[in-house]
Amino acid sequence: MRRDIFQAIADPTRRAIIILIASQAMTPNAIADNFNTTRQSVSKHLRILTECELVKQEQQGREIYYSLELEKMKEIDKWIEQFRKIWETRFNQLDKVLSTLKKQKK
Amino acid sequence: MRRDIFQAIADPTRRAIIILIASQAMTPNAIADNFNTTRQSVSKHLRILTECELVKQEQQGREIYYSLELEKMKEIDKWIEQFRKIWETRFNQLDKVLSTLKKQKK
DNA sequence: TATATTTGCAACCGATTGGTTTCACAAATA
DNA sequence: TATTTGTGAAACCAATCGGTTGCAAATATA
Repeated sequence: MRRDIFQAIADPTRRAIIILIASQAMTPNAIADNFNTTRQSVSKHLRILTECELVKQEQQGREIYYSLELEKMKEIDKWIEQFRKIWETRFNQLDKVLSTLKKQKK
Repeated sequence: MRRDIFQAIADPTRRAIIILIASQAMTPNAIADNFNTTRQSVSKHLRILTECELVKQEQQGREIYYSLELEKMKEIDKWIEQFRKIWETRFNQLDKVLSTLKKQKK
């Protein structure tokens, strides 16, 4: 049962849960109210998100508040960064071409 | 058969293929040489990547060169951006707290 | 022309997925 | 104390996944 963040964010419901709890901690019931599915299903998603440490829980009486582990999201950002570098390079190259054309016009 | 980029990058082999062809176009055979799997398996991954427009192909004789559709990668970056905003906000808040503490020291 | 190479596609397989139903337990409330 | 509420976990199910094998078609090469 190996969990990784990329597999975690592959599911649209889980992505919606992540956005939902990004700004404030919520209980499983409160989260489930926002979706067209059962509480148990949401609970399963929360388990997966917890397993890959994208989400942390805080018990409060019989209620459990789930919130986003923001730092973990940076791992996805880190992977994307290498492509961001490539498209910035290409943009610079385009920029160079454009300024060369401009000079030729003068 | 709904394909979306998040499901596409969920698989580690597909992520590796994406990185592999990011800098240069490659044939299925050449790609498969880099993995411990069959050419047909890579072909299937390429089909999935093509279906969600993350990859484009260019026929050259009997060879087909696959390359990354860099622009499409920005869709993931776009989704991550909302979290980047949050962690920048939190950083600014921390910055504010620190400067307040500094003023109090004076 | 005969043969080798490159490739996509279909059929099949075991494992995994996301969902439901059912149950058990702990905490709050009557 | 008896009941309601909030939750996790197990058992089950159809659908999908990633992989393999085998085949057909097109292009290159002898």
